[in-house]
Amino acid sequence: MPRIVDVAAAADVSVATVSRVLNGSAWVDPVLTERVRAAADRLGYRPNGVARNLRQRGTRALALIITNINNPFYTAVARGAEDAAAEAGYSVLLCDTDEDRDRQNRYLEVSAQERVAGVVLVPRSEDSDVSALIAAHIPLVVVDRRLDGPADFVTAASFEGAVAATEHLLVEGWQRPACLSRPADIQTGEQRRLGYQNVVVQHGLRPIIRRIPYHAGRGRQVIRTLLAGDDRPDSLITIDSMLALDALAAAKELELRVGHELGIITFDDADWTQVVDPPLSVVAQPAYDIGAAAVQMVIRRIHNDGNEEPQRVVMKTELIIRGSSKRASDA
Amino acid sequence: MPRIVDVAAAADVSVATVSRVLNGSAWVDPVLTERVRAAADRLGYRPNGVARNLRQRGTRALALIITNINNPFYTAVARGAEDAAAEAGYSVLLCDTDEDRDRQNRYLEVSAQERVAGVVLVPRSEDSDVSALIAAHIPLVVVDRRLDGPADFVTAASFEGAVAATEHLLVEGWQRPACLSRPADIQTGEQRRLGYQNVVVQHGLRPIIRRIPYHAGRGRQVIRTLLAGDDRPDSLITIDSMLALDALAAAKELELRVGHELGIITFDDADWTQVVDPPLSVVAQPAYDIGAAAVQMVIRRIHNDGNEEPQRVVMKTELIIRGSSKRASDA
DNA sequence: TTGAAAGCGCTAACAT
DNA sequence: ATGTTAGCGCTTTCAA
Repeated sequence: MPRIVDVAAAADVSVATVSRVLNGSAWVDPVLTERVRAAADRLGYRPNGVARNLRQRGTRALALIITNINNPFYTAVARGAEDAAAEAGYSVLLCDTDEDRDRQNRYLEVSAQERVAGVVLVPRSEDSDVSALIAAHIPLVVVDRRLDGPADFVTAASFEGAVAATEHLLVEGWQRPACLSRPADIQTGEQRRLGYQNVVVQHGLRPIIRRIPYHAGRGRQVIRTLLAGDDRPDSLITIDSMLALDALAAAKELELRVGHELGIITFDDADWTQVVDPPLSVVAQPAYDIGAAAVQMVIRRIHNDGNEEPQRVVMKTELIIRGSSKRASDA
Repeated sequence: MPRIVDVAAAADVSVATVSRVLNGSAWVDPVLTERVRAAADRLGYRPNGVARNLRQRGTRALALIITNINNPFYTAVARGAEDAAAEAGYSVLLCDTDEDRDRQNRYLEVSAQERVAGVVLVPRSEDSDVSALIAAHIPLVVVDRRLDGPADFVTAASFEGAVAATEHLLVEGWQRPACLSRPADIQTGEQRRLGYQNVVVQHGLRPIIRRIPYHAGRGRQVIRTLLAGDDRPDSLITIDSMLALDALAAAKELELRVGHELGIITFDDADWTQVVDPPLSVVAQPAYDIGAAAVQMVIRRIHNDGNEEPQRVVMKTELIIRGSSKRASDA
């Protein structure tokens, strides 16, 4: 690999001139400029980014740490983040923790060591260890779930979304809605469960809640048991689209007709929701915008290396009513 | 941020000793070791990875460049890659090109400049510019689609998978299968189209092919036009799960009952395929294994900085017959 | 076993 | 406008 000195020698100029030409960081005589360009081309010179990062004390990369790359919500967040970052001249390094605490903390540690310019994090749980970032003064924006300490935060209005969804279920005439959530340390899940619970209690009904761990096809089994039980619910609100998938599968196994014997509404408008029968009602989150906003916030912090108050952005959800939550008269 | 000299000063040893302790790279007196550990802890020292990478002339990171993070096939590849990399002590940087040539080439350039240890690439097209990698002697493994030059390559047997799927359609009694593919520069798509075409021609039928660009909900519209046309096909083989989604949507709009007026089989066993009605028949690719194998290959190259022949790994697909490709008698 | 010092490849401050 | 050189923070040879 040729280095900058090789180019300088070939073009018969100093390394400083080569640097200036290649970065456009100062005016250089057109003749020399041309010589440098030609020499660099001829040698197939590629600047060593690592050396540059060291000298400049920093990179132009952001880390985006998500918990599950299979969850369409997070891939949409990633797209938004990616686009916003590209616009500002940053690259994003996407990391998938798979809801694994160790893996997450390793990524945080590596992000700090590699001196990324900023981090956008979907924390696995409240007690995630971001001390490495703090020590390295790396700006952090938390997405979707809260964190213990103070930090910029962007999310969708989970509680309100769940309230709207649950009320919709009741208005449609469903009598016993249940909520399928995730382990209690998943912040957004808890918010949604709470929204559901509030409405249900307000209407004098008993909440029915199941918390389903990630991984393992256990979801379907738990749901089947629930739906086959003695005082089974007649409708379901699921807090993410993967649970909706499990619910649909369970309903199929039990031959419960959605929209008749069972109502379903879920968070997240995955791309398959409209091809199932009946189409799935959803609480849509503005995932792309959330990702974009998070990146914009982190970039602002980078530039202001700011000591302003932590910001909180809460985005609206949208209730999209399709067939699955309606109650056909023959039920 | 404390540097290694600060730790050395605090522990009253040399920087070399600190380095040796923190990396376990040589035997150090237990007393000094303890002093160094304590000092590092107290100062909250984080080694600067950028400096280390520069000195060591290389990183422990792999770039995985995919074309669409919304395609479940690639996210499964990513999981396999991630796990295999973690096992070998490497991190993977996931990059999504969104089928955009410029974006892809930017990622390749950045990967080269940042001196990643290796690259796993799903090329947008055959003429992708990997010269930067070659110049930097960075090992490359190509996944899913071919590349012009010689390079390690791992993929699934697309042609054979399409042959099996098409033959299955004919055996089921469908008379006029069509193939929904992607633009002609998408290698795997072409292989699948070819497999389909071979079988169809062999049976004296006229191939019906539509190439549908990524992006834009155009897919559904094209398919609807096809299915509403005069000599419409009676069955469909789609080369990825997103096209299957479009096909299902189009069928719904036209009120064609899948398994009766329309047969469908698709590549890729996305997680929603079993909750649609009837469940979707698929040609499953071993996506996770492909990702894992690709990473293992690239790591081998890294260690052997090898000049062995380029390898080609072709993995078997699996034909999974569910309801959508069967032909109910009343059709 | 430990320390001193060179050097990874670049940018930027300083000198000309 | 261009060149010389220090130094980013670390690892690793070399010397003691």
